Amino acid sequence: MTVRLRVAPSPTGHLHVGTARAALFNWLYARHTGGSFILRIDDTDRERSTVEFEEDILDSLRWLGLDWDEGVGVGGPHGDYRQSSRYDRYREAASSLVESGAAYYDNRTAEELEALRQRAVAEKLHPAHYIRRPEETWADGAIRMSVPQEEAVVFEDLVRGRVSFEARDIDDFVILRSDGTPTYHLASTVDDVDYGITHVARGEDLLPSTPKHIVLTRALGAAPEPEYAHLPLLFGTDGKKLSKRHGATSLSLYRDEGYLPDAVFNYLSLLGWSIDGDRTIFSRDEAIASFDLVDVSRNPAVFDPDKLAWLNGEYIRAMDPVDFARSARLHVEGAVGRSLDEGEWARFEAVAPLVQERTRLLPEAGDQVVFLFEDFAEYDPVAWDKVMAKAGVAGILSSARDRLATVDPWEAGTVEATLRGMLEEMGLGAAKGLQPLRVAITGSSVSPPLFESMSALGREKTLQRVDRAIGQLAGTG
RNA sequence: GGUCCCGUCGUCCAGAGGCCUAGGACGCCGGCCUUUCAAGCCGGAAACGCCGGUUCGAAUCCGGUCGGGACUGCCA
Repeated sequence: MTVRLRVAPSPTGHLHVGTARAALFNWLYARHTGGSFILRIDDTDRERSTVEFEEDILDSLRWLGLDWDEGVGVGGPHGDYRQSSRYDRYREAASSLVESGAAYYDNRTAEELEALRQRAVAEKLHPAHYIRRPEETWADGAIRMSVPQEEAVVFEDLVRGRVSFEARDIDDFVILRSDGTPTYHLASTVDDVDYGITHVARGEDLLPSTPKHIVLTRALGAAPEPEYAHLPLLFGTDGKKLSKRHGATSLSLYRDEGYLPDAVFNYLSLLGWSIDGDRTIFSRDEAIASFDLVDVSRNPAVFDPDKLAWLNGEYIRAMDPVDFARSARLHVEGAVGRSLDEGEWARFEAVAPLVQERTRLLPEAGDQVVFLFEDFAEYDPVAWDKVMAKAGVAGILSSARDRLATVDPWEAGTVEATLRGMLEEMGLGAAKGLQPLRVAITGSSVSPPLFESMSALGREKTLQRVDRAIGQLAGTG
């Protein structure tokens, strides 16, 4: 039997990193086993579902590199893979369950039901305890499953092992609302059955729903039942379920902030799984080769932005320099505030490899090189105090200015030779003699290597900025 | 309150009775390198929640306890 897995996001928001991680594990297992990965859209919440969010989800999944074999956008033998297209099927399933006696119409009010729950709680029972088929019967209203009370629901979870729920703790849950729309439990289970899903790997928050889905699956007459794998939840750094409070939780945000899909893929795969005891960085193919749902960890994982950033830096440094320059261009132009012409682009390309080594997130690349294209408004005050407001600096700057004026040709190598000659003659250490120039050129005490920066800046601009610093020094006395 | 899940360095993982004086990674601290910052290299601090039991031997098995989490809707 060939393995079939699915991911079923609701288009009520951007693709959440938790959903992305679940999708990733499903995808890895499908690829590992040679099975199929299916994308279904659970859009039964018509109020909150939008086509924009659906597109964002598809885009994010593609960006992450998770391709699907069937589903929304690519088709397959089961229609368009949107739950909103299958209401007739869900209604039909619900009525046939009523006919078989597995489910019943329920017209009790919310107040009546709430009273039953409170009574159970008062008696220290599970709140579901008294939500059962009442004496009175109806021929319309909401439809509830009648959960068989004879035996416990027991299943072997691929990551958690044997899990069991007493039947008395499972309430007779609603499968079809009184307005004729299906609940999540019905729609999801019917789809899993109809689409021949063999493995349901999803977040642990759905573990308490699983016995309901098993009851439903059995009542639907489906065999074999799918295998379940409940993945550990993702937490924020405060140990609570990852949510918007924790900052960036949507995948598209990471894409927009200049993270690399391979790095995000690699990082996400590390949350609740590991390829072995000592490898942290590995390729998709390596992950596919080793991945198995039974190896997934049982405990929740804290999403650590620092480690993601570090990993992203590793991937950036491993990039082909040409690719890096191309990927960074957008961010450089963003930082400069306009697009670069051909000559400017060439200047960036000249220093790009040096910038690449110093970049963890693509936008940082832009910040490092704006000085090449725009005159900075003011010197960084801390840098100025620490480097420029010192005796002898004016002398260093004017001496450097004179020598730089005659450098020929204007290249990093010749600039370096000239400046090093100056340091030697003046008896200056490199740090002491060069930092003032760095601040003069870039406005900051932190920048890409100085000689290459000057070379890329050009002689004219370089001299101009040294003059500006000399002037500023004279002005402040 | 109830049901279920979970419990190894601050964090993510390795560890499936002796290979553990518990390993790797991020982060942190110190050093080297060095024109700044990174990167790189070297070194360091840092954990089996607790109590019992099984066993010649337990991070690994069992029980209890404590702690954390999820769920508890005609949301998904």
